[in-house]
Amino acid sequence: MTRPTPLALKPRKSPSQARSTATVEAIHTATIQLLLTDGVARLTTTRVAERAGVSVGTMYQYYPHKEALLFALVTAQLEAIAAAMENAAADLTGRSLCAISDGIAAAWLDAKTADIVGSRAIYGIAAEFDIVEMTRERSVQMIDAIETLLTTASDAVVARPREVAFMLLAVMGGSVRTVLERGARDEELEVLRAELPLVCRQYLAVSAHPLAARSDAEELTRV
Amino acid sequence: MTRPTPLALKPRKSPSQARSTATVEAIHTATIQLLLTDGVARLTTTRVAERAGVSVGTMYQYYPHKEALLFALVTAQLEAIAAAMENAAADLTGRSLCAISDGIAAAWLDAKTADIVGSRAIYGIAAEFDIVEMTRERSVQMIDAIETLLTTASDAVVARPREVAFMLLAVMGGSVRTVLERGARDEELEVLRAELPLVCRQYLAVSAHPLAARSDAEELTRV
DNA sequence: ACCTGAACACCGTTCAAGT
DNA sequence: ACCTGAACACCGTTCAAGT
Repeated sequence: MTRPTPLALKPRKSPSQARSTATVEAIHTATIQLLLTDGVARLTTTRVAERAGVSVGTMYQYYPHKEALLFALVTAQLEAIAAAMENAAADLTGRSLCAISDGIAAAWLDAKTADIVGSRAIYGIAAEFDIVEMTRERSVQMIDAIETLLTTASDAVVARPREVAFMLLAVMGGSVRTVLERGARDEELEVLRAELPLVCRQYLAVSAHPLAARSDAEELTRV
Repeated sequence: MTRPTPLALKPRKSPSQARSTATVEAIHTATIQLLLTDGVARLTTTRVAERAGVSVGTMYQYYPHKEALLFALVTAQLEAIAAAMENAAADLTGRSLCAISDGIAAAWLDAKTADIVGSRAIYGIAAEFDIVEMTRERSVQMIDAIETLLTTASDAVVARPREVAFMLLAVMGGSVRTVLERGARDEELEVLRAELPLVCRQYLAVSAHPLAARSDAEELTRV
């Protein structure tokens, strides 16, 4: 419970800040744990405080209300994922359409899967409040990134890249969510990991015109 | 508010049963309305009862607890969708892979979209309790139906039909959910309606071997 | 600067009493 | 057979008091 105070060297405010940082972290951790074991419905401010080893009043010093606490969790998770996707987009710029597709799918799967525990906890609260609103903002940002990325493909030009980026995100996000919400069973995760890249690649292929004219160009458009 | 009592001709118990039916329906409606305007978080047994024009006690005569009320809503909605999908499957048996794919996607979109209001209300509670469990059962049923359907395709044989059916459902379910949860905006629904069938068709094509050997068989497998 | 916990309004659920 | 609503335990949130 007592932890070293890593910020202790800093001036005046430091010791107290280190304590409060620990407090916030404890609250964060306690919330995730309770969310996983008991679900949103049974998540109680009293219980969070108890588990975190602080009093309710303390919790309300950092979060104006329970929603804010949940909101903070979702934000942290979404930010991590958005960052991962933007990194992936940077790495994939100018590659072939297949490479881009596989790269995006892998990055998404990795990001969501890296913190299955957190992801699952968060799906339970994602439908609440203004959280939907915030989710929208973040995802617009990701759509932008993917749209831009698509236009850089070296071997094809994607028609209506914005719609395609939107659809890609909906398909990836939705299918992963479905599997994680069902309990993230290994067998189902395996299927997802094997099939999702295929889904993306095929969809991208049909949405693009190859750059070099080829006699079998049809192959890349509709079946 | 007063409604004709359609079962009034029936013997003894009828009038009272008609009354209770009306009560249950009023509660159901009130719940959906409140869910849509205020969200799950603000859904209160008191408020539901008030809106439905009955007392709290009455509500507890039909639903042992609040969860049960929500559970009933989800069940009704899921049952309607499962039925729609099974109908579609029956109609599509023995058709071409393309026809099957388009048919499934259309049926799914129609079923979810027919009751956008209900669908949205329900996403908000889908993560709760044993509801996840029930969802699983229903979806196994739908996976079965689609798997069977896939094996009847007239012009191709689908490899690993169960995995493909699972993935199809995850992709359709997830992407539609994403769009509805974001507020079911017309522009986004339009994109979904245009692109989802493509996603499905391409994925199915790559997962199947054509039945008649053709020189350009490659076209139907990986790009 | 940060923490505590009793106090208050409100919610889920029950049950004795009504028709 | 169905309905009512006061009553109880518990939750979210506040705030005066502590260190």
